[in-house]
Amino acid sequence: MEYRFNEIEKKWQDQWKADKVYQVSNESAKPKYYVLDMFPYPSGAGLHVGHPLGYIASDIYSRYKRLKGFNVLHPMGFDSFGLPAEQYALETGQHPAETTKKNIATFKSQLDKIGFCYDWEREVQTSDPNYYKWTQWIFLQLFNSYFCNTEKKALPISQLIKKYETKGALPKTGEPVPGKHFTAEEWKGYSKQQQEEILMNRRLAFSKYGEVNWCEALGTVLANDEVVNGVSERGGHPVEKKKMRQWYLRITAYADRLLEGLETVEFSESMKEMQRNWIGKSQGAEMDFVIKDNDKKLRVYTTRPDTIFGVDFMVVAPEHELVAAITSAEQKEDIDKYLQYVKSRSERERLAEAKTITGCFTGAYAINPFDGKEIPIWISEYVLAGYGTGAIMAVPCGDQRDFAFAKHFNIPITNIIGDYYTGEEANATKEAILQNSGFLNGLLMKDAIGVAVDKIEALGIGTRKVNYRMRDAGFSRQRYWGEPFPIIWTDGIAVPLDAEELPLELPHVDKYGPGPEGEGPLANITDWVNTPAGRRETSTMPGYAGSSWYFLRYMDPHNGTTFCDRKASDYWNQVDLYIGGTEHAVGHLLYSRMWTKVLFDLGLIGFDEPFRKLVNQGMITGNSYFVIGFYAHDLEITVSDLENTNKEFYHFLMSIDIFEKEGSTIFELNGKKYRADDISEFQKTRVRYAHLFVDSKNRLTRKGLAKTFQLDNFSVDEIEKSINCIFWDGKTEDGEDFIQCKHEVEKMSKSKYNTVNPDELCDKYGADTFRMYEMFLGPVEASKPWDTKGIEGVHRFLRKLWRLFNDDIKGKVWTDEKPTDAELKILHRTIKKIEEDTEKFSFNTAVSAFMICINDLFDVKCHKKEVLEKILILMVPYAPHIAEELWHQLGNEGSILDATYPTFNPALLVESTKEYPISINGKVRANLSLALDLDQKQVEEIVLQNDVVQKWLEGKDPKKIIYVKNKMINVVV
RNA sequence: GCCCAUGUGGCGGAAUUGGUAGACGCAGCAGACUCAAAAUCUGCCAUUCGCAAGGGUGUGAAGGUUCGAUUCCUUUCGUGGGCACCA
Repeated sequence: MEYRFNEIEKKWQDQWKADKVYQVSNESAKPKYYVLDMFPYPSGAGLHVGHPLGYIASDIYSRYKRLKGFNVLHPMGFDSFGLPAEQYALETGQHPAETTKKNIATFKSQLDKIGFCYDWEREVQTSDPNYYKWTQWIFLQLFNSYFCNTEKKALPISQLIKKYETKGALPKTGEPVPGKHFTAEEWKGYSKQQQEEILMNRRLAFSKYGEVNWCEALGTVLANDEVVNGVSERGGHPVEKKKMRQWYLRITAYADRLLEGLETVEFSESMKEMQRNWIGKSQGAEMDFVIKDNDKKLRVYTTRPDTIFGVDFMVVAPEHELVAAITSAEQKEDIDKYLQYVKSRSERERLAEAKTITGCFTGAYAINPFDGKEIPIWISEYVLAGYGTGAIMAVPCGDQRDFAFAKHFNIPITNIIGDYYTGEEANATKEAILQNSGFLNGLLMKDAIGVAVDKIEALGIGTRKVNYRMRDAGFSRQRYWGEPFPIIWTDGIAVPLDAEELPLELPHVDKYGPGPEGEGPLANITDWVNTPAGRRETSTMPGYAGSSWYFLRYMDPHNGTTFCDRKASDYWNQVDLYIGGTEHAVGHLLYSRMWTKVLFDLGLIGFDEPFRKLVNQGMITGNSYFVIGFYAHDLEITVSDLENTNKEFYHFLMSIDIFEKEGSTIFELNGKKYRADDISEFQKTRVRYAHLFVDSKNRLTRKGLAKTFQLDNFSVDEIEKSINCIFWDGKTEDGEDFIQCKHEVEKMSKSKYNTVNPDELCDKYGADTFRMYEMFLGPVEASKPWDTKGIEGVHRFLRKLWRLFNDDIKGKVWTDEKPTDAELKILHRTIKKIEEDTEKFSFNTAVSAFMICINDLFDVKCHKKEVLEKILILMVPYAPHIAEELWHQLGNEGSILDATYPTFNPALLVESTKEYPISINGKVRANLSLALDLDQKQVEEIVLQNDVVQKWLEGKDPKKIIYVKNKMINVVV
């Protein structure tokens, strides 16, 4: 009987489905374990081999934990709101719900083929009204909460209102609105609108005016991704900043707790570092500078108050409110010109061109409070209005940007750090002893920071201040395919819907184009927008809304009365293992951490970090093969159908080498001569699906070319005859023409023609082979290139395993004989290794341990059930189908998925002797088998008698003999 | 520029707390079986000198610590990722 993986896998997948073996209960005597994958966006392209890497890893771990006696939750769902479906709808008119449904069906069938142990009854889809009802509900919780600065947690906004009514918001109550103080009486005197405006400043989900990328020509708001070099990606139209009312999440309120929480979770150090950088906490001081001949003061933020005596100039953001007030009459013209220039520059440009130094002197001077020095005040685009106070004190000897600015505008530089400053570049050291620094002279800079701030505070000219780089998270999108906001605007007040009115379902639209004035498509549906109570919010929530809490919904997916029953979330608690890519390092992971903290603060769940352990899977890269192909613009392609079958047909096709050699010289085509310079559109082009058709020497042959361009109806000869454009590099050993391709390793993506479809591999080799091969490629965390060829090796291994049970001719070969010690040793060595490797997610070495085990069993011709069935259990997480099949062939009843994990018996691995490497001066020269219970002296005697050792000693006495028990022996001469 | 990874045969990758570098697999070569092919099996497979026995070199590079370094330290180069006029 041979290994018919297709039949076997189909059989067991059907059986498992019928028996609902993956159904998970919220009630169990077993300890719980929650394994989560980052759920996919169901794109139209389907899965490629890069996707399942993390899914296989989590599946292995889930199955392992189940065998180890845990009640394992391992769900899967779809992040099904998003821009691509909407764009597709815009192009084809198909409703996003329809395409999404279709895509999800494809994804599910692909996933099922690989044999994952998902409990599909717990599936969630973020675009399902039964799901987004609760996304909207949680939004309302955010809207109706504020961050209490004394308790450092979210509280219901009603409590804040009560405080304002009884105590007002005076500086000492601890709950002021930024820059606003009022008494209880004043509060009561405010209009409803005024009160709501104040409350909006404290809500965790709030609305304010913010800037969006507005493209006049397209009449729509664009995402940052859709703007390239200041113009729209599609069409290349100009994009400008436009102020619009936007929703935000006050994630900045949680900055400190998000930082602290990192200490309690197992994320990789680099992941934590990325989040820390994003939050960007910096400690410093804000201080006020008196401006000469002006009653205004200039407030700056600095992290280095110790350098106060090195301040040679001030730089203020061009948008700073003081600019107009301090500019002198003489400088006014220049400043206006500069402001005009800055206005013309998008933020993107300002950020992109860091090298060019621009700026303008205002004519005003600030006074250094410590030495009375007059400091010129400049404006420059390198200082951003949005960070700190929008003004800095420039210390050119200590900051490279300040240094470059000073050099460019010939501003004299004060050196306060002695030899640390070379005059060639700034030095941001904190180790220097301060000079030219008044009361700070002689202090180490590190120590001077505190001294300086103390003095600044004592003089009442400034305070300690913590700043964050992180901004509040923009939460509106001017799009259709997202959760509608449960908000109605009434007389300028945002009024939330009642919970009973949820879900607020997405209305049907006929057109997916933008609404007027930059609003989203929903603004076009006047019936829906205008309600008796007021006008509905027309923007929708961003993609990360639904994904910020989906891990909770899996715990209680069908609950119609709450987002997740407290009993369920108390039982499953944190996600024990979360597997996904690094691309979500700062987006999704920070948002879901924040939502979890809010829900925790409000008493809705019992934990405030969602993910206990995070494993980042690496990227699987693909090989993209390149040739040069280009059009000659005045030529028609003579085989008209070619245009229809393939838009990427070229008049000239050649290897990159030939193109580079020929350069701009002349190409002849149909008797007409072309120079490369004349050719309108030429590009290095990827060869389609070339990883399938390029030979082992990266050559694209005539046959491969035909397949590559999928020209079923046209032979390459025909194309060549009609357009005469292929520059062959030579002939293969078989006499076939070929073009030599160059290749690059790139991220797998459909647009790069370098994807490999898991379905095809599952059909050809089986899911078990595919699963094990993906793991065998290398460590899960590492990114690695895909190479389909290697899969044969894993497939051979599984066939070999099969042949331990079944012979192709003889049939059943397994026996009930008692295993020998040697055979038990192989088994227990494997148990130990597989368990250790699985625990530490070292799946690649686990697969190789299986191979070694099977090779060893073959060598000793072990076909004994007692050994084999234990190995099958070990293999369940990795290759569940073949394990189940062989388990039943051995005569076992019931599913192997519920078997008990074998226990490792150390006694079987105890050795009495060890093959020691003997090295002379650190180089291994011989091997010697010695009993383990020998002492140093006995070992020395035996070693010195050894012929090889004698030879290397050359009659001399050894200086020292190092004997490390169970490791090695080293003779030092 | 800063931060974090990472660098080992033709390729993917192994290698406990410093203890026989290259496990396992791919590709390649040679052979067995076969009419043939597939499948399977056996052997070789870092590099260099040598018929061989055996020796030299070798984990990006250069130093260091050590009886002993892929592993620890210093310097340096390359690659990948993240952040960035953030004061």
